[in-house]
Amino acid sequence: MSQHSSKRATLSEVAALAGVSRSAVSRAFTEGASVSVKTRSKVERAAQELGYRPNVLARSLTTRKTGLVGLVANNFHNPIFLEVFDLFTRQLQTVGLRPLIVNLTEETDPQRSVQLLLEYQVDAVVVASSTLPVGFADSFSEAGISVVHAFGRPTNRKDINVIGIDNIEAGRIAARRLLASGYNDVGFLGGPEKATSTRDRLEGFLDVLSDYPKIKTRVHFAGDYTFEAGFDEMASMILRGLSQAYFCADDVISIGAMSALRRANFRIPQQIGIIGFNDMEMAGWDNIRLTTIHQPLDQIIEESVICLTGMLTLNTIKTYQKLLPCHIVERDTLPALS
Amino acid sequence: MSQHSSKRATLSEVAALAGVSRSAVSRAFTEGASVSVKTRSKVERAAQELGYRPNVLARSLTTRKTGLVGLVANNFHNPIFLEVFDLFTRQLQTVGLRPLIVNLTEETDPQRSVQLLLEYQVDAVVVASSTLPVGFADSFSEAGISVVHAFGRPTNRKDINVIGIDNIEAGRIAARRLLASGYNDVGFLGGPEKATSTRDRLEGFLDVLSDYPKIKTRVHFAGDYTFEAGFDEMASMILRGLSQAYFCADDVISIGAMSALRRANFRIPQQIGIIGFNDMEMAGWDNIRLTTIHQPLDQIIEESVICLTGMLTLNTIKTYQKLLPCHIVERDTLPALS
DNA sequence: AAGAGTTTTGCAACCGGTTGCAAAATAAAA
DNA sequence: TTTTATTTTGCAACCGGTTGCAAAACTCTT
Repeated sequence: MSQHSSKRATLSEVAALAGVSRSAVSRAFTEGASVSVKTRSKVERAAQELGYRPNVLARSLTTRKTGLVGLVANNFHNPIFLEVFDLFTRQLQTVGLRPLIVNLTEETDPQRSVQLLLEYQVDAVVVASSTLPVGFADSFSEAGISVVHAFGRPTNRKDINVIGIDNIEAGRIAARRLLASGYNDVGFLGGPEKATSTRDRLEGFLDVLSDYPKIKTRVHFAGDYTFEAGFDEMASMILRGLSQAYFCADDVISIGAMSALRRANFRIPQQIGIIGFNDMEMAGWDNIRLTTIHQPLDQIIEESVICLTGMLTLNTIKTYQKLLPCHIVERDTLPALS
Repeated sequence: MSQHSSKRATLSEVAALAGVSRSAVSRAFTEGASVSVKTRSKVERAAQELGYRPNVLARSLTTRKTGLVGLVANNFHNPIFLEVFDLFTRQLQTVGLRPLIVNLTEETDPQRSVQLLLEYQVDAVVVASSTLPVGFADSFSEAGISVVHAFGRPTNRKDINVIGIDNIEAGRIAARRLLASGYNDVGFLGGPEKATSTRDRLEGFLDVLSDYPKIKTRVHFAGDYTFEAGFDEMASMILRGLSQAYFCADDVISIGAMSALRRANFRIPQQIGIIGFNDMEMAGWDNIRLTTIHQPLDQIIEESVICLTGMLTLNTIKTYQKLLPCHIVERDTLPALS
């Protein structure tokens, strides 16, 4: 058994106790190395005795693999990210990688993160955000770190892997759904105006509606992916005149907007229709029942990790840019279709 | 400027380019080391040129400080944890520490995590959870890793630091608040029955009520900290008979429970009162307005990090066990007082 | 200009592992 | 049993840094 003071046991100590060379110990802890069962068991016994665990960091010096993966994100206020986060940490754990979190506070200058992740010799980084400036992920690649941008937007750089959704198509899906309900005055309530995801969804939305010139279209932006932003923006829209239905670029924004509408005694969906985006857990709660566009989180993350391990094991670097399809989840905030 | 292939530059290369010894380079990157401004600038120029960043992991071999801190948690489904997580990563970043996340999936056997964190030579670990088995944090300490248990329960082990809230007192606060509204039949709707936090809050709750034998008290447990668990448990309570007001051990559970009540056409707070726990962001949303007990998240986390850095810098290990006070945030799910 | 005091420098050993290579030990073949 | 092929072992060098120590290079006095 193992009980000891704070000093952690080292390879040499184990070697001494087991009466073998240091290399023998090293090999005993290396999958598929050349060791006889006899010495291996001697080593194991000694290691057990001392509570020895190999120092991964020292090992990384020679193997050049740390098992660390930078996980860079900036959306620590949207509950959807907890789901993202749960999935990422789990997936990475199962393939033996450890997430090293970088919480981008305010400043979206990538250089600081790049330095940090270089210092820690991460094997790769995954940037998980749809709201970073265009080209953010590039900095990592330029510093020689392989990168996969989850929830990103395709780019023509061959060195950036992107796994995300087709936001433009998502915008089209929303527009078509509103058309199918027969509305002739529809609104777009986006997230931050400069976020690529917002811009892409708007592009798709308008793309479809441009074929229907007699349908009135209004465009608004909530400054933030928060309840308050949705509430406030909708409150001001209520005063300035409403469309019949809105595509909100995020579920939390939708919930804020609906709250403002209900507060002003509008009935949803009878008077105003709402379709959200993300399909976060909360959207299905009995008191919300938001009709929304489902983003395949688990697939995105699964694919991201596959892409990652692919890059790390076989070094045949085949760039990966994959957009997964979204679909509508019908609930109670748009009138049912026939 | 810096532009280079994937190979990262090393200390020796910088030394060669700058025309100085390796030690000089090392010292140039060490705060307060003995280097002349002349050589330091030579080194800096060369480093810049090569895009060099010191390898923290190699450094850690001799300094015995990795800057890594294990962040062990199991509550990746409660939105409150996103706030916890945001605060922790930020706080740690500001003191130059990097969180290494361990997502406890299912199995709460600590041994696996202990091994992992030993392998990565973390400087310390913070366990952030109020629902782990008693003694969970002990394993880390026994393996020689300093540990602070955030949201934990005090223990008489002198080697475990605890920063949390007084759950027993919180239970009392809730009970007193319900008494103040004049209810004579009150309920407790806890989280998982075996969680220490649930047990402690129940203890405090019953402690107060035991002085009022004529007040009827019912106790129930939601299996989980989820909307569904709250909804389902309340649904079954509706059939079996309701108290006049409930203390729910978590805001998400409260929201689920309220949703079930509203679904059954009960009016809150006129017919049924609810007081929650946590005061998560959502509790303040206009469509929820949950009266709840505020847990001082930011203080808990700030203190945890202070405790952490304290242990790491001055090695004068003074154990820290601190319970911070909670207070009620009055909103709209209990009748206003006088 | 020489001597004393201070600062800066490089050497070499070390941190905890891995790994190529040749020698030692074992197994298989003759 | 000897020879040959195969497996197992230890040596020593290396991964990318840090640091104690003595020598070298500067100051500043006198």
